[in-house]
Parts: sequence; C-alpha cells; structure tokens
Amino acid sequence: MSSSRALGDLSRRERQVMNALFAGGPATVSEVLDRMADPPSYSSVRATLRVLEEKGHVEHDFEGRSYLYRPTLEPERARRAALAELVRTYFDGSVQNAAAALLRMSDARLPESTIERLSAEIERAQREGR
Amino acid sequence: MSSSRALGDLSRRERQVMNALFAGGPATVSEVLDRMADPPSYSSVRATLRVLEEKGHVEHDFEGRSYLYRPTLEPERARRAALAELVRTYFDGSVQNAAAALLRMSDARLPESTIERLSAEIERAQREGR
DNA sequence: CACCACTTGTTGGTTTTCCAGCATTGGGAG
DNA sequence: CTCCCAATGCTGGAAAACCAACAAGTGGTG
Repeated sequence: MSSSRALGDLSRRERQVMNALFAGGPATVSEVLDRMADPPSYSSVRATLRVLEEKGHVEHDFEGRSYLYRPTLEPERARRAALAELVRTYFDGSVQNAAAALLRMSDARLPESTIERLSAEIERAQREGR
Repeated sequence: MSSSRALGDLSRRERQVMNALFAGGPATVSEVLDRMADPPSYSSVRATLRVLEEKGHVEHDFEGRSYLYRPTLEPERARRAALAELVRTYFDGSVQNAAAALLRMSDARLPESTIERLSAEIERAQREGR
C-alpha cells in the first residue's frame, strides 16, 4: 500500500513541485510557488500538493494556519536515488565517469591534470575497495 | 523558433523516452520500447517520439526502413545539464557534496575514510585551483 | 504473383493533468 | 462585533497526454 513508488512516474508539475521541496526544504504553498520557475496559479500548486500527498510523496504539518509540506522520502535517500538514476542514464553506470564530469563542471575550473589525477585515484580506490 | 527549451518541461512519458535515448544511444522505436521499464504500447512510443520531434528534442535518420531517433542535444551537453540540475536541486549547488555522495554510492563501496580523504582533496584542489 | 512481416501515417476517444474561481473558515485590527 | 486578509476545500471543465486500432506502403520469400 505504501504507494510511494519511484519518483519516476510523476507528471511534469508534480516533478517540479517535488524538486522545489527538495531544493529548499519544507515549504508552504506560497513558498513552493515562489521557488518555481514559470509557475502555475496558486490553486494549481495546492491541487498538485494534494495529489502528491494522496500518492504518499509528501506530507504536511502546520505552520501557523498554513500547511508546511515536506517530502516523505528522506533527503538522503532522495539524493542517492537521484544520483543513481543519473549515473545509469547518462554515464552508463560508471561512477567515476560521472565524478569526473562533476569535477569538470565545478565552479573552480580545475585544471584537467588535477581532474585526471583525482579520477585515477577514485578508480584505484574503487578497485581496491571491493 | 529553436523550441528545444529546457528538458524540464516534458511529460512523464516524454521524459522516459528521452532517458531511453540518452541511456542507450540512438534507437528505433522498437529499441526504445525495449529499453523502457513498464512500457506503454508501441503506438504510444511512436506518438511520443513524434511529439518530441515536433518540439525539437529529437530528430531521426533512416536505418533501413526504420527511423533511427536521437536527441538533438549533444550527449556532452545533456550530461552537463543533468548534473547541474541535480547539484542545484539536491545538493544546494555544492559540487563537492555531490561528489562525496557519488563516492558513497552502493556500487562504489568505498570505506568512509577514503571518501573523506578524496573529498578533502577535491575541496583543496578546488580552493587552490582558482 | 501472393503473402507475410514490419514499419510509418492517422484518427478517435478515454484518461489524466491542469487550473481558475468560488465557498468556507479562522484570526487579527479597528 | 464587524470587516478584512490569508489560508484551505471544492468543483467544473479545458487542455494535454495517452493509447489502441486500422490504413497504407515496402521489401523479402516461396
């Protein structure tokens, strides 16, 4: 009954709302609305949150008179699931390739030699670690 | 006219199909179907691909008599965009937190001490790199 | 040629999503 | 108390997504 399947089977709006919650933490309807780019109406956000709650993806407390929504899935698990999905989809399951790409896009603009060194270390640690 | 906006505004099915293409490379309708978990009908996949082409997210050549679909967005760019999105949504924009979580993932199975060491090195490299 | 296997084109309708507006409730200010 | 504001509950319907079935074209095979 737990319903909350993979978050993969969410509609466009549902996904956007979930992302807003993950990105900024628990939020009221207004806050979710503020976090959305190209947002729908206030009513739509409310409706979407209600559906998400029905499906078991979010739950709410009260903050004053307002509902404070949060994902039911712990942030830690959500992060891991999202990473796993991304690695599988875009990096053919290769964690170190994903890590390398991550280092490459860091704000700090690491020199390629450093990236290669770190990647090699990651790979080595992975080989020895198992 | 370029249409191809962010891939963020795709429907559930559209997203699934795009992921199938990114994950396994250019594919015919049948191949896309085979790559999907809990797949819809063949017709639906075709319809979805046609819509995606209309929107500018995929294009097709011929492979024999069949269409061979591929994303219009280069894999490299797609990967980067997906990573950036994920880092922003789940890691508050912190690349090294994301990298640490990546190393911690089940496949990697690295001891925590190693993760800490690598994370520290990443951070240090990042600090010195600028 | 006749047939089969496979593919794309198209259509029509069901289901889901999306959304605005109105009703209702409760607290605070005057 | 009365008025207003901010919030949720609700409802009806428009828009988009979804999908099965059928039509038509094409190449290979007996």
